[in-house]
Amino acid sequence: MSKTSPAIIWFRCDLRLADNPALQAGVQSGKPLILLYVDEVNRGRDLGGAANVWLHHSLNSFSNSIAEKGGTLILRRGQAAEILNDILAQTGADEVHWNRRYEGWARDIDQAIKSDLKGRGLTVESHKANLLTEPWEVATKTGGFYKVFTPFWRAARASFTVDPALPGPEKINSVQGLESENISDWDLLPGSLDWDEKIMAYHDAGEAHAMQRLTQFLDGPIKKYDVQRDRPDDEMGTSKLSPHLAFGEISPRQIWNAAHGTGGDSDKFLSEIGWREFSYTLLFYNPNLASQNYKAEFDKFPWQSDSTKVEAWRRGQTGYPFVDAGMRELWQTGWQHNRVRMVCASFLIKHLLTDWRVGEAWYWDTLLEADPASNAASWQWVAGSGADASPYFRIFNPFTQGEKFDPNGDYVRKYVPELAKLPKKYIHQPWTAPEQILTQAGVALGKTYPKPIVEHKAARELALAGYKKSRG
DNA sequence: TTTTGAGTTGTTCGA
DNA sequence: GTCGAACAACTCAAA
Repeated sequence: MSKTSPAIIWFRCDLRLADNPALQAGVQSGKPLILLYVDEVNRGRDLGGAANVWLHHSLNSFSNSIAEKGGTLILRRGQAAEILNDILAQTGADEVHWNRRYEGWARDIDQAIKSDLKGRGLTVESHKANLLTEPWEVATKTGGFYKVFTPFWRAARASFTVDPALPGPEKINSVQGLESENISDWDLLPGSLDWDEKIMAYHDAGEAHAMQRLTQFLDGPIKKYDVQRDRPDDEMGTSKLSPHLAFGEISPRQIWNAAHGTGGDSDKFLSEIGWREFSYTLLFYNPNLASQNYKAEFDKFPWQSDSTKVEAWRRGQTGYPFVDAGMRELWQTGWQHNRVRMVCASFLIKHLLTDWRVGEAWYWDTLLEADPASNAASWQWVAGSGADASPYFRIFNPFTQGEKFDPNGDYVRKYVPELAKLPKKYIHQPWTAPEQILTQAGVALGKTYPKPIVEHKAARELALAGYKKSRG
């Protein structure tokens, strides 16, 4: 190994300088570095529209951060194996580092590249960076993976020691003169439409903003997290770190170290990190988690397909204000509150009897974070087809959930402005309001705001009967 | 091998 | 308004 042969750091879902083991290994090698991001054309699943927008901004931010340290981020589009070969031939690099990822298709690509390059005598190292525990590090006494969250998290917490997060490099010595593509040529933004600007008005991509958000959250909101995390009308109730985590602008280890032992509801908050870990374990051992029922008996479930109703759900026109507020929040901001995710998902699956994969695909396309593990595992959880899933008879009531968790209706008023003038007594059930109240509030049901597309009680009984039948 | 206790987030009904 | 029971068994994980 020559000191002058460069080392390649291949970035993927780890767009950060701090606590980045692959980058750290490269810097410590003392070699000139080639910092590479590949827009892979042979992904197993393309990123959704919203996620591409985040990626665009995140890469810009990351590129700037690298430049501030004296380095250069190289952008290339194509198959990673070909691009790596290209760069290896051009530069004589003899060392490659990356941080692990866990989708089946991605592991296939990474393993093939690793064995090819190792066979040619190169040093290739993959690093643990994006999870607290690798899926194979937490096993039951009989050697299997955990299928229930609570014992999984108990065992994980008992087994791991979380090392301090790595500081970012002081200075980066990049190989000069390498060809790089221009990110604007990748068309990650939606062209002539400007919905991306509207969405990004609510967010700031990038490592610095991720850390800022964590700091703000730990400064106050985490203390009341147990209760406030269920309140979509509280802007600051949750950390909103999910897109930052999905693109690796911040690591779970940084979050753990910053939050662990700080009292208040920090354990409750960290158990959400635990759910992310659990979901990745499920994905690792079930690569088709986003497309196949985890419980095979759901394959015979008689899903219905009413495209008009599904479209009403997507657009926030179901006639249930809490659901509609949620679906519009998702569309307008690229993010949706966790409590609302459950209610909206339950509505699609159990009130409209729609296959959970339809909802999973919509969230994949519209959520900035589009996490391959959490999205799939959570949809399966609501459907009842997943590991440690919600029981079939748990059907969220779309208006009592609103009355409970958005008691003044502020969340509804924000995203369903045509109902803004309704008194809180009726805001979650406008169809129960006297005609005079509706008129005063400027609401004409069926005209300015839809009547419920399904009747709750009947839909609930239908779902219960359907689930019961498919079980027998 | 068998047993035992436990399992994210809910709703409805009737007393 | 409030409280407990029913919803429904089943699977998981450890002893």
